Amino acid sequence: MGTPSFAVPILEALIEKTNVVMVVSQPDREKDRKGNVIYSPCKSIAIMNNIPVFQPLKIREEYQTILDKKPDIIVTAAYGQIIPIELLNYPKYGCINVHGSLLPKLRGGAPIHHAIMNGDKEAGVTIMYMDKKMDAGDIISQRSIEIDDDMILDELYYKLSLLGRDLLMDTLPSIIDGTNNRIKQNEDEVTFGYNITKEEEKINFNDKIDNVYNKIRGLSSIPGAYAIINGKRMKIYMSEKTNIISDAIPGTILDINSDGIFVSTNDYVIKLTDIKLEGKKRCLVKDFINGIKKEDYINEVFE
RNA sequence: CGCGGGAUGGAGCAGUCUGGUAGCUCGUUGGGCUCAUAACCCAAAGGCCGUUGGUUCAAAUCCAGCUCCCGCAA
Repeated sequence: MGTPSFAVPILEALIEKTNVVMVVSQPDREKDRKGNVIYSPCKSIAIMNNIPVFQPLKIREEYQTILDKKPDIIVTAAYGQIIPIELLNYPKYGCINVHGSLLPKLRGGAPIHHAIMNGDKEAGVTIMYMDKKMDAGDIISQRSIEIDDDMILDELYYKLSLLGRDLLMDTLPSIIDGTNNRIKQNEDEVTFGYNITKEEEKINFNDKIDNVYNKIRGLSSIPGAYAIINGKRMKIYMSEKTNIISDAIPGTILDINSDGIFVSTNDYVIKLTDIKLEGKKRCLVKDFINGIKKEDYINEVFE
């Protein structure tokens, strides 16, 4: 059971090594502007492999279809709904989850984004038994990875999905033969990384440069951090920290040149280098400045 | 038929309202200056203005259809 690209390597490995009887994915959210439905990455993989796909609106009520398949084990990865107890109790090998954090840290739907946004130095994946409470079940195995200071979400997301696949493949045999670990989570150490809201995607320049910088890379490239300038939304994908100090109002554009857009924060000046203006394509500031009048931007303030 | 923005040399844009010689900032190539340079000066190459049809003496520009890209909303 899974939905986004995080689950794809995991699903592919399972298809190769085991007998996947059904793929459960979130309902098709009508995506593009034309109204063409876009399948979730997991659904696409399932269709390619001729595996039945089930997309309950509310799995809490529509789980019977899954029971009918008589699964020996249920594996979830970024599925997106709470699994009802009736399902959790059914498979003889249990229901396990591949989670993108080192539990009990960062329970919730967006652990990877939050790991970077928090400025964490370490991330990881956890294989765990599922529990009624989200991401609260017993830990079976974990594997960690270092977060470089310049790593962006896309990179960490991809690495963790591969790490999750590898760890699952290594752990699965012990789950089948019952020799696996089963470690209770330390409730005192629990933190959360809930799904990102629109408000969280907005950059608050009245903040320390580290937090601004971490937010930009923690949300890059999807959904992307943004700020409003001259009444237009600008998404910001890449930035660099400087050690320049400015006493200008946080969010002020101090200068624009081929190096980037220099913006004041609460402490140091941050340099934005890779952006997308509303209605435009993503481009480097180096290219962006060729088509603008600098006077329209310099000394303007991001809202 | 959810709302809106966009498509113009390799890149980012102006020009479209008010039809009449294809423009700007970069990049590329060649030359010059310099101890030197990503700096400066000179020159050149490179466009069927997204696509199809219509109006017109004349369409990047006006009208209609289509394709693709982007933001929002879901």
